[in-house]
Amino acid sequence: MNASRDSITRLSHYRRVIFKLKSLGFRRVFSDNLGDALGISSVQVRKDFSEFGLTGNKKGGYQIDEIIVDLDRILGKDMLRKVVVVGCGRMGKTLMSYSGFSGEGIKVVAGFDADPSNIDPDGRIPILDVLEMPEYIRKEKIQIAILTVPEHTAPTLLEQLKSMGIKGILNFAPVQAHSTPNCEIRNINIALELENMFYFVNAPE
Amino acid sequence: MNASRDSITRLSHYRRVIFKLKSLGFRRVFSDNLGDALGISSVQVRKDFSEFGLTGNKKGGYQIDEIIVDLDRILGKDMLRKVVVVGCGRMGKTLMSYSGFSGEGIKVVAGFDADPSNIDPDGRIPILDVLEMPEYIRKEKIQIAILTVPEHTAPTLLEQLKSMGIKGILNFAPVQAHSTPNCEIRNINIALELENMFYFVNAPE
DNA sequence: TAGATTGTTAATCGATTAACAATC
DNA sequence: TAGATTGTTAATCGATTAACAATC
Repeated sequence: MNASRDSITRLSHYRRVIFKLKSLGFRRVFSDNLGDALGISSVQVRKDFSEFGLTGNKKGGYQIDEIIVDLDRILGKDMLRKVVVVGCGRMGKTLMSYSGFSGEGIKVVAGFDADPSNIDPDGRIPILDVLEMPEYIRKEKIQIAILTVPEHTAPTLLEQLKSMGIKGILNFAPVQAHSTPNCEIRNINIALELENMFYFVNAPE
Repeated sequence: MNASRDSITRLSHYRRVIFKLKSLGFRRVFSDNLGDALGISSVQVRKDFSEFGLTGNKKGGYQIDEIIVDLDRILGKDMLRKVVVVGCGRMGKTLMSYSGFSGEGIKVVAGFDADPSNIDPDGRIPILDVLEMPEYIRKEKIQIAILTVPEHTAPTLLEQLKSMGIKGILNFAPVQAHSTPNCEIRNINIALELENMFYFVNAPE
């Protein structure tokens, strides 16, 4: 299957909306509803569902319970979802205690830091010395890391994480990292998003 | 000019890389260099520059000093870059003290919160009651807000911000908000990014 | 049946890439 | 000059949208 990043992202959004509808007592949902909720067309919704083999009824829309089961299977909801946080400064600690993860079955299992005064192996989520990271990642079979380190240490750590077999990195450091076949990297650059927004807000159009 | 969001994002990246080169003593840069740095083709770089009227020399690449001046003009570096943070929980406070903004000339000038125990009008960056927000935004001519509130209060605040004349919202709440002609919205959904990454990391390909 | 909705095929659109001319 | 590089025009590609057939 050759799913694009965008279509997978939409799948996650569908899932979130459908869950909400289910909690409101809905049993069925139409492509029109989902399109409205995501701000896209209903054709796009049907195309996405079709691509992943999610089927509905010609008249009655899509069965919510069925779709949720299918989406969970596609998105791999039943799998191991452990992540580590690399760099336990302010942002790192914020993400370690971020409440939004649990709803998605994501669990931060450890943080790593190079500063000895930051280390706290007995915390609710342990913060360990970055030197212990290779062994930890191997032992615990960690696939995904969140990188929240200062700019100047980011390139080194990106390399190290890749060499440790990490398969995905959510990078908050203000350096542009590139995905490789073995490691998917997503860059979140908050300052750049804002800068970008200032442009659009003031653009002559 | 009909610049896409993506091309503007690339412009910001070019700027960052070129600044770095300048600090290393470089005077000129080639489209090949920039392409490598961003992980894109050199043709794309030249196309982007061409679109915004940035010119180089047939043999000698692009003059760094000239390009920086042009990029700053295009990206509006000289303008007012004040933002407010709406919702001063953990993530809100982290962003209020985020060090990555100053380099881009972005300044968080105030935070707003509904919880009285969170309010601190005399802090380095004041945290005010959310009731004072409409007046503050009007007086200070705030265009852009960062939204870091819980899911259930997000829809209301999104509406309020729009009605107060806010032109851009960087939304960290886990709801999908849609841009309107008067208000550009960027959603940053960290849990969803991770979920997405888990898919790609484990996808059969 | 008529109307509403899914699902697919074809058309469109925009962005990227290829090809190449211009020229330093 | 020859080689390297910019800048533009044409081709390609992928994603979205339109059109419409199928059917509940």
